[in-house]
Amino acid sequence: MGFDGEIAPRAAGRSAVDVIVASMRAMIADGGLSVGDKLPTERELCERFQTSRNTVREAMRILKAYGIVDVRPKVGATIVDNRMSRALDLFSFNMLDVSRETFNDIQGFRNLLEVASVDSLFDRITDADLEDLHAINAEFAASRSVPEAAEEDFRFHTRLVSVMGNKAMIDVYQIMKPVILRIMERGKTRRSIEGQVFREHEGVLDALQARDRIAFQYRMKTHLEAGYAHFTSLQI
Amino acid sequence: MGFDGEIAPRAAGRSAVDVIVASMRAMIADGGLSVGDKLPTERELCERFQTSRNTVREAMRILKAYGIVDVRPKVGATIVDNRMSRALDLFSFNMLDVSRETFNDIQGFRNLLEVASVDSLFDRITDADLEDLHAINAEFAASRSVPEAAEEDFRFHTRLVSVMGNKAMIDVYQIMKPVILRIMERGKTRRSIEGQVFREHEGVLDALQARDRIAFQYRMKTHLEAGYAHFTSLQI
DNA sequence: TAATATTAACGTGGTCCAACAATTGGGAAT
DNA sequence: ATTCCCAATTGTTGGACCACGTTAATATTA
Repeated sequence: MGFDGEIAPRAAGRSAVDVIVASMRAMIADGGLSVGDKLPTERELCERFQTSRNTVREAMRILKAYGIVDVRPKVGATIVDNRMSRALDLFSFNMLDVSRETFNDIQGFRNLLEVASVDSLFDRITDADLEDLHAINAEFAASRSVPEAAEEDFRFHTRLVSVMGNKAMIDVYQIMKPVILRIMERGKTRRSIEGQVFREHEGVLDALQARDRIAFQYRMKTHLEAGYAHFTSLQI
Repeated sequence: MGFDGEIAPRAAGRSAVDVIVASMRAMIADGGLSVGDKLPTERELCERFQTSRNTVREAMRILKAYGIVDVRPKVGATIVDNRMSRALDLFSFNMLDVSRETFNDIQGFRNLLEVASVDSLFDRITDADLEDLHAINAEFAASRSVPEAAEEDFRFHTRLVSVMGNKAMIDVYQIMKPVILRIMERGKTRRSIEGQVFREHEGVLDALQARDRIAFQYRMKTHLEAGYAHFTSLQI
């Protein structure tokens, strides 16, 4: 790997950290580096850019925040592309204002991600996925407290979404987690104890395994609406 | 100003910097702080979080990169909201082109939002919506430059998504704008000049007006894939 | 002897410290 | 009102130590 990147000039108003960030961008672009490649160690970068380690570290923090590099202790920095994930994360605490409209929107989104996505889901799901989902559902049934049950419930649905192998979808689902958890906790008190949610999940999985499109969409839609119906009866 | 924010617990795998970032985000989100308010000085934050100044500074770099604080010498850190422009910045990096993975994820997401959403779309679309969409498509056809065409193209698709009246979906679509624009610009060079994209849009609208589910899904899917095909012919 | 398990040295990022430089808002002097 | 200076604050530096993953050297076993 040749890292002969130019050291960007220190123009007025630009801090040393900005210079390093610009230089590293240039290094990646001109150096032909792409996702998966490793960057030099922090101490090597210090020498290359003739600067202190703290400055390099602050620059690395920026690149990390941008989702362009992934830094792991004792391993070093590798180039990644998590920018979409970061961009979505930026707005994750926009959803704090939990209004009725927000809930409707989230529910609509889930309907899209989990019901309307049936084609993509059927295409990709494997026996291993189904096994995982059954296992998670079993853990859900075994959970003792309401928050625990909600967490497992969320795991179940997240795992289902993850079948599609789309990072953006998982990210979006993750962002909606706080709201979804609240919806789930509300709905859990009675339904889950009776095992109804567990059976609904199993029904969804059965339809999934049989590649029964109609049954899957019907059951999943009903399942989502059941939780939601219970929620709307309570105050927000 | 009361900064009585909880100090997030230092769970396993979370660095001290992460803890501070989380605490500050929480402080801003539910601490009643909003745009324009000033944060304590770095040294005060050191004391509050019982940590060193370097750690605080690295956390501030992250918040700055997120576009939620603005730091100036002597004056300190002020809360701002430049998140959207940061999100746009993320993808205007020419250091890294949109990776193949990200591209696939985005297209998959669009497929969900614009093709699989057919039911919700048919339920809600009005003649006024269709009129709007035709008008936007006409402006698209009249655009002269490639970036302008991409912008109009994006407007068209955004307007379509907005029919569903789901703010969360529109937000997500907006966040993805930079990447989508990039994809569109790639596909524009030849296809748009010949008016092919315009006709594809019209075809989609016709199917929409006729509530022809099969035609709509087929045409929209084909339309999205056309851009995809052009993209894959270029190296990433 | 070769393969494998154990161990110790090394190197890495994460954190901390103390100092100095650079910037600039605001007060003092004119 | 203007200028100048000071003090407060961020920016940068160079060092140090720690925890721990990696790796190479070493011991153990088949």
